[in-house]
Amino acid sequence: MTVRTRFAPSPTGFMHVGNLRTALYAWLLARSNNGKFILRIEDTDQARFVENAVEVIYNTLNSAGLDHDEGPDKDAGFGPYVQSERKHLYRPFAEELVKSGHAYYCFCEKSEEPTTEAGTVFIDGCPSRCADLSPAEVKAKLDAGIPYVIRQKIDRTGSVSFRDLVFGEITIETKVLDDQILIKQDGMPTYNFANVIDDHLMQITHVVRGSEYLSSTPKYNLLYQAFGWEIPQYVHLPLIMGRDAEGNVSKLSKRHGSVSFETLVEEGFLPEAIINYIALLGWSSKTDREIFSLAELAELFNVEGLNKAAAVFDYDKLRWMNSEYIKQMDFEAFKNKAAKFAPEQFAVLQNVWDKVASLLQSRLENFTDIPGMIQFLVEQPPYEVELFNHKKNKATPESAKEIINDVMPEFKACENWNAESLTAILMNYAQTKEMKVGKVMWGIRIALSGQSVTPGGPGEIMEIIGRENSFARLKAALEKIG
RNA sequence: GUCCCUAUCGUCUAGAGGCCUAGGACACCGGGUUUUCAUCCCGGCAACCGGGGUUCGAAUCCCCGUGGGGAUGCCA
Repeated sequence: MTVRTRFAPSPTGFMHVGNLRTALYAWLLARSNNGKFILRIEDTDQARFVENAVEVIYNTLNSAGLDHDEGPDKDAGFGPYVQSERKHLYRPFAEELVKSGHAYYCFCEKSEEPTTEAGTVFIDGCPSRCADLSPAEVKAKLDAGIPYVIRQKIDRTGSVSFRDLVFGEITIETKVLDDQILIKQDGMPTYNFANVIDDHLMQITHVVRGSEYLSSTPKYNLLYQAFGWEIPQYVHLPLIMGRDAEGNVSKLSKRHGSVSFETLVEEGFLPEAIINYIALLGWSSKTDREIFSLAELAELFNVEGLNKAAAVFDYDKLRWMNSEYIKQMDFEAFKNKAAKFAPEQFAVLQNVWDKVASLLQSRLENFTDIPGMIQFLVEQPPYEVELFNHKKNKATPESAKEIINDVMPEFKACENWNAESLTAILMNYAQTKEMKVGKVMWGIRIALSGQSVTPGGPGEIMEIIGRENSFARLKAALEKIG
């Protein structure tokens, strides 16, 4: 039988990385089994309608590389794939359940408090026991046009067990299950109902979703049983957690930092890096490798590697992974993307951008770091004389002064103003003076950049900022040292 | 409150009774290469939540605690 998985996001306008990871695993499960990956939009909550939200879903899936075989834009006979367009499909199923005694009309107001029966533990969900209404009473209320919802009627004897591919055997006593609403007052199905109907109708074989649904799964199974439908395989995923400023961990949300795919991309993370990172958040290849392309993941993916415990999202590791992907980038693509993240600097440095970009690529963790790394090339930042001190190189402001004075005439005489010849001059000088190369480089670097860490060395910097600018900065350094 | 799930370095994880003196990665620290930093290479720090069992033997199985998370919506 063909494996069919689905990703069923609700159109909220952004893609939470936890959702994206669910999509990824569902996609991987399908691809690794030669199956189908279906996209379904769960927009049953009309109050939450967000303009263009479906576009965001398409764009995200697209840039993440998760292609779908079926969806709103690709009907393979199971459509429509948008729940609001399927509205008419759900009611008959709900009514079927009413007839078979697995559901009932409930005429209670939203605000009514659930009644608690003395001596019994269960919560039935319906405030005034509408399940006990006689057929005549129901008909009368229906005829009178009283608004209603349809609730699932739970048989509260015994327990429900099911097997999850990740969590294993899970048993829940039916007495703790409430009579959840299937059809809302506005006629829309709830997610709880729609997902069961749709998963069945779309012949989904493996339901991949977050573990927050683990405790409501028995209710879904009762529904499948009431219809006499086959229950799908379940793959519940551990949650992704975030750590807040106080160090507390909870379900990853905005207070933990950027959690949407779009924002992460805006912040300079490459889609491939994000995918690779989240793939490993809760799944292990059982090898020592960490860097995997989507295609490689599709080949290696196995439900066995899925972890049960929740995982904390670690931005540091994401940064590292991003740097790995940056290094692998094609240079042309890199320099163009780098320019976009430092428009002001690029405006000044575009003539030497190739050189700047090549210095950047091997030492970059995130594109948003670029402006800070190269601003000194545009304008020298203020710095302290103290910076000229470097213990290991035995460098001091005085030694820097001496070196600059000695080397300036040689720079003046330099005909080919490029990194290679300029570096040669410095190397040569160090050798003649029997000075540590590091000592020479240190002083010049500080004088040129005003900072201890720079992409590239003095030679590269001088080439990039040019002759005139280089002399100006060296002279300024001399004056500063005094 | 009740129910469900979960528990290996700070973080992501490997480990399915002896291969564990618990492996890898990020972060951190140190050393080397390099024209500084970075890259790269080498090394180091660092964990089986606690208590009972079962067993010749437990990180691995069972029970009880404890910690953490989730559910308990006319949200999904």
